[in-house]
Amino acid sequence: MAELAGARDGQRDAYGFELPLLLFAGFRALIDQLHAELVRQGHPDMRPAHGFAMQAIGRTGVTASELGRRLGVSKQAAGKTVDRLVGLGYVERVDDAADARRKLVRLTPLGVDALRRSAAIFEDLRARWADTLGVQRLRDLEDALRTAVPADHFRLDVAGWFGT
Amino acid sequence: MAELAGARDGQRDAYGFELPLLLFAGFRALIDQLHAELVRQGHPDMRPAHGFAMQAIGRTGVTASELGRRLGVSKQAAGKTVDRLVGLGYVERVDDAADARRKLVRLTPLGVDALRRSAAIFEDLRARWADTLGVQRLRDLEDALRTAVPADHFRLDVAGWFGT
DNA sequence: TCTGATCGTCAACCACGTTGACGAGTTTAG
DNA sequence: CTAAACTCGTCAACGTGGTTGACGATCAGA
Repeated sequence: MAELAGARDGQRDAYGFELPLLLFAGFRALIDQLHAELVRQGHPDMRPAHGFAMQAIGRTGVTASELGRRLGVSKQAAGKTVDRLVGLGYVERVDDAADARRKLVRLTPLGVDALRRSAAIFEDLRARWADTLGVQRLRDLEDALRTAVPADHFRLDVAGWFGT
Repeated sequence: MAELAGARDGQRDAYGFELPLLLFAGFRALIDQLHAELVRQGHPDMRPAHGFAMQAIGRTGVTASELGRRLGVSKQAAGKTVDRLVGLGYVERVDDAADARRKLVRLTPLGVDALRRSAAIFEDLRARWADTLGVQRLRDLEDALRTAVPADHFRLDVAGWFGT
């Protein structure tokens, strides 16, 4: 099955893998459902990395270097992500009048729309979890994660944990 | 900061992103710490995908096609992962006497060692979470995730949620 | 025995990350 | 005020992990 060997049965040796797998599966379930819905809402080409990057860009815009810092990746990697977002029409690059080196990356109206929809869909999915788990259990889950996860792991280097 | 914009503050619009981010950050924290420890224990070249793939290969071994199925990726992608694992000495390919098309992918002793250590380290990290959260809260967290996550999202397509 | 499925692999491609280098522009020190 | 130091964006080369399509070899069933 698609079910990971040993992930959900009692198989010894694999036991330790369950907690990370549960966390990843939860993340993945949300992401998959988000994008299924985004396709329906007119954003078929958006990828998981895009939403997080655009969220890091924010309403005011950032430079590519700053984006890299926020995402925990190199400025070159951030630059490539911006290239793709520009290609999709989600962001634009504007020259900075005050500093000729810099180029401000700003959300386009289409980008703002995608971001707004993503947040709304995520809230919807969270509500579905609340239905399944109960409001209190969901809140406990979030509290527990906030407690357990060191702050320096809140990075968006979303594929980077593969990287060199 | 490396902290994701809006991830942990009250910033509106970004609110919906918190739950997925918490899950991913938890996953990532475990993976990062696992690999930091694996480096210390003599497995500096192991990458996150390797442990999951080897876990899917298991003690008995599998074919590349079957590995792809277990991981939720194409047989070609599974084949490439096997190539890398072979290169690192973690697995070997053996001809199947009963079926000349097939090549069994089996863990080498080094691979078994890496897998055993990974499981042990994960259990250790889980124990650390238990210290922080309390045994019951950790159990609740796991139970909640098991409840909330649909079974078909237990896939190891670990980078695949980027993929086309 | 022929037909159809499956196995592994090759080739081309894409997304996302890395490091190193570099010209251009800005800031800071002397 | 100039020289050194830093920062910005970009180019190039490369690695990892994924995709699809194709193809020869092998196996299983009518």
